[in-house]
Parts: sequence; C-alpha cells; structure tokens
Amino acid sequence: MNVFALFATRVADALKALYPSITGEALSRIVVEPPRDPGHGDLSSNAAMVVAKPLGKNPREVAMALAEHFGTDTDVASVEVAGPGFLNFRLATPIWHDVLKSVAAEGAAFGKSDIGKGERVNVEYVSANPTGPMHVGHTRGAVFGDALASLMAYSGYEVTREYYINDAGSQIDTLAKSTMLRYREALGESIDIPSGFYPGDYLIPVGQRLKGKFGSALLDKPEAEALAIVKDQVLADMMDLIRADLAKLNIHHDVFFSERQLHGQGGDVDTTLDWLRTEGMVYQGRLEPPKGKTPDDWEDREQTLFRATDYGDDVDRPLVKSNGQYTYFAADIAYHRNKYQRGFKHMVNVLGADHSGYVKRLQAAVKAVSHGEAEIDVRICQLVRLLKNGEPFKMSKRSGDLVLLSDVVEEVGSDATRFMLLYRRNDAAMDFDFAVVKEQTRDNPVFYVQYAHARTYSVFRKVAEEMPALDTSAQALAAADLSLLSSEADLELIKSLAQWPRIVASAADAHEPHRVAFYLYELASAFHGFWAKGNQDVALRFVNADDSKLTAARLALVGAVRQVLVNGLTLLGVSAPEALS
RNA sequence: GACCCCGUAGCUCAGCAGGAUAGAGCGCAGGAUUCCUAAUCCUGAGGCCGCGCGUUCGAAUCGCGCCGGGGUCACCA
Repeated sequence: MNVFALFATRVADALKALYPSITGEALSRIVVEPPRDPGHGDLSSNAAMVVAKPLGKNPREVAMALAEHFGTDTDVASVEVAGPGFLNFRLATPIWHDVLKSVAAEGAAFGKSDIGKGERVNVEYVSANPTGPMHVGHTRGAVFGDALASLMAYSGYEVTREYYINDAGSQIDTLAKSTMLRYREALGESIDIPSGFYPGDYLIPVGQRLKGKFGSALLDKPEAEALAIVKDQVLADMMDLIRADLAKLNIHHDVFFSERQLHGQGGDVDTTLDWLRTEGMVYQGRLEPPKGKTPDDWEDREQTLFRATDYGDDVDRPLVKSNGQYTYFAADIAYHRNKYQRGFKHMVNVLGADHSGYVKRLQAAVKAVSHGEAEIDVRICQLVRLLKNGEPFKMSKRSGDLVLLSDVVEEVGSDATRFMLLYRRNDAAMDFDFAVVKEQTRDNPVFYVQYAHARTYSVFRKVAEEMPALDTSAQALAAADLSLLSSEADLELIKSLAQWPRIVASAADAHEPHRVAFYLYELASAFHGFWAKGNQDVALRFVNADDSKLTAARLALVGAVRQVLVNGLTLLGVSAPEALS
C-alpha cells in the first residue's frame, strides 16, 4: 500500500469528475508528496496549480473545489488550500494503521511496485578487463550496478545482469604472452618479464596449471597454436578470479557476454557493419585532430566512420583501425545491437569516470541500431579516493600499486563497503576512509542502520523474558489493537514507514540506489528517536509489562520497522543482523 | 580547444522531471540512562545554496554565460 500513489489516483479521479475536459497530459504532472514542512499536513499536492492554466481557471478556485470534494472522504481528516493553490491533506488515523497492516501482510513485498510493467531491462556493470583480479576502481560500479539491478527487479522490471568480457583486444594477447612466460617459469626456466607485460603474481598459478595439464608439450607446438591454448586457459582463470572477487561482495551476473564471440568471419561485428552500411550510417572520411592536443602520432587518413553526430555525438567515430582490425567501438555497436536483438529496449550501463567521454557515442549507437526504439542510460561512477585517517592511502600487498577489491573487503567487510559506496550519489567523487568505515560509530551509517534492525530483535527478546505469556507470533500481532497507537510518536514512525514504497519507486525510476540508503538512515533515526522517548514517557515504551494490549500493538509497529529495514537492506545487498556483537 | 561530472553549514554530503521558513552526520557548546546493547537520544550556535543574467506567480532545483575543482579527448580497452 502506497498512500501517496493512492491519493494521486484519487486526486486525478476527482479532477476528471469535476472537469471532464481535462487532459491526460495535465494529470500526469500532478504529484502527491509529503510537504517539506510537516506542519502543512501529511500529503501535499500541486494538482490545482498544474491544472489551472490549461483549464483557464484560477488555481485557488480549482483547489477549493477539490478540497470540497475530499471533505467527504473518510480517510481524510482535513483538507486545506494554502499558498498559491497547494492542497494539503491531513489523513485520518485509521489509514496509518492500515499502512501498518499492509506492511505485515505484504512482508518482503511491501514496497514492490509494477512501474517496470514487466519490461525487460539489461543492466551491464563491472565488465572489468579479464587481465587480473578486481581492484578498488571497479568496486563502486560493481556495487552500484548490483543494487540498481535489484532495485529495478523489485520495481517490476525483468532484469538481466550482464557482464561484458573484453576478451578480444590486444591486451589479451599480451596477457597470453605474459602467461606463457609463467608457464616457462613453471617448467623451470628463469624468466624476465618485459615492460608492457602483466607482471602480477596471479599469473603464476595459471602457468602451473598449464604445466599440470600439458607438461612441456606446449613448447613443441607452433607459437600461435600454443598461445591460443594459453589464452583460453588464462581467460577462464581470470574470469574465475573475478567471479570469486565479486562473490565476496555477493555480486552475481546472469550473463557473461564474450566480446570474442562477436568477432570472426560473418560474426556480429561483420554483419552489423554491413547493416550500418546499408542503412547509410557509415561513410569513408577524415577526422580533424582534437584541438589543443594533437597526438604525436596523429595520422591524417581516410577511415571508416560511423555517423555518430546524426545521433547526438560530438564527432563521427572510427570503426576500423589503421591495421585493418575493428575498433573497440565497432564491437560495442555490434554488442548493443545484439542486446537489442535479444529483446532489450531498456539498457543501463554502469561505467567508470574514465569512460565519461564514451557516453554519447554509446547512446548514439543504441539509437542507431534500434532506429530510436531502445534507450540506454549510462551511469558514470566517479572516482573513489582511498584514505586512511584522512591521508591518501596506497596499499600494495600483491600487485604493483593497485589496491585490490579483495583487500578492501577483507579490511572493512562487505556490508560496510557496500553501504558506504551506496551512501553517496554515483556521479559525485567520493572519499573512502578505511579508518571511518571500520569504526562502528555514528560516523558510519551502516552500523547505525544495522543497530536499528538489531534493536527490533532485542525488543522481542526483552518481551520473551518479561512477558513470557504474551503471544508474539505474526498471527497474534496481526490481531493487535492498532488503535492504541495514537500518540504523535507512534504516528510519526508509521508515517516514516509509509514513505518506503514511494522512495523505492522513485529510486528505481531515477536509477539512484543511494535514495534507498538515505531513507534507511532516516528510518533508523526515527526508530532510535522513538526509543529515547520511552525513557521520558513510560506510555511510549515498547514493552509495558502491565499492558499486554499496548505491548502487542507496539510489537506490531516494531515488526513493521524491522520488515522495512530488512527490505531496504536486502535491496542494497547488506546483511540485517539480529544482534550486533 | 571540446565534452562529461562536481561546487549547498568549519568538514563530509542529502535535497534538484521548480513549490511554502534549505536539511542530516561529523566537529563545537550544553544536556539525557526506571524498556533493549549510550553502537543511542535531545537542545543550541553555525548558510549571499560558487558568481551573474534569464524563464516563471514562484529558482538551490530549469536555460545561457562566467569562475573554481575533478575526469576524458582518432586508431588503446
């Protein structure tokens, strides 16, 4: 039950009844939301102001008519017209108790919506090059994409979580050659790793595995053949490594899409280029070197260009390299055409800050290959600066100057890592201070929220101890007399709970999981605040040994708080412990 | 030179498909424990919402132009 959506519908219905000539366009701009100042009531709507102009009426006049209409609504305690034509509702107490009932009845589904209408959406995230373990640079996008995918699934989309494996470029050839050296090393040769190769220790086990499988047989094969075998092995191993790293943050993908499968004679890139040609989206031409910074090796030549500017990009983009191979972007067009052909009209890509220049051409590609039928939202996750006690932090246990994802998770844990990264808008750069994240204080929102959740359990433990006769089963609490929850404090907490469905829906719609994290913090705060009130006023305690009816009603409230905290934490992939140790 | 992101309290950040008196945490000053785990709560001080112009009944929010910070810029991936 979403009271805001409920009243949005009622307002629209009322307007249609009052002004039959009203257009759907005008109705769509109506919002019903909590007023910024709670003194203005529970719900506020701009309906009269939005609708007045097209109707040629005075906003206050429309508002008055609406107010009169709602005077007979039994769920409404009072309606006021305020300011230029705001409609402010104060709701009758029973409807808040209905919210509580619906939390209990809907459980994990409280907050779910169908704004996605069952449409399929492809969320691509991580897509780190399979050349080694994950490092922190990947972590933010990984967590963001994972939470966004969950959020959209919860909001009625059919979500596919996808990982694009960049396993076709020259960096993979270098990876194979680097691995070949480790193979020789495993066979007893002493090796020297040239610069430009991958020096990481993580390739040593791959070399040993190759030795175990093939002995020294690979050395007898032609180099190209041997390298192909080595490449397959190292790619498989690197992806295992990456999957294991992601699993530490509880991140899993549905589809791992290999770039290699797009290449080759008659592959997707070939057919896509042919298609682009027949569509007239490709031509032979020259590009201007970028102003202000001409690359040293700039070579003015005629090349195969995609008409990206026709679709909003700044320049047309090359599809074929000077050595005759396809560019990365050519493969990416084919890849996104493939997504479209698999039936995705909604796509989301999560990329790192270093790809911000890539956004427009990706959007251009999707527009072109779908003739404008599909849309892609590219979310850029800005840089994360690692700190320790406020000082920039360089940690390097195993791999050059990189900080590994597994190091971070080991250091601070999955919950804190995920929550901290999600407790920030994705498009703002952020600092990640190990010292703060590890601290279990109010500085660290994840513990604050988890503590609220644990507190709901400790209330129940307390009741079991003090009032063993009280039935605290879900069925018993569902029958509790909620009308006993009539204090300001009770209603305030219930109103926080009532926000949840609209928060999730708006977060899913805007592709902004951080809204969920902030909401959870606020709900935790409301719950902690209620607790403290019980210290001053015995009537506001959760547990009243001499009043089992009130206690039962309060337990129903506490149970609802717990349910919403769990629902939110689950979406963010953060655990909800029953007790903090 | 161009493109993208950011600029809100001393610090870290919310708020931005326009809406009423701009919020939170930290820090600072004071206070609270007869329910659970004080890992908490309450009160207070603290703001030309980077600057300017424009659109509007109404702008932190939208548009344009500056300023400052970060990122990126044919063929790498």
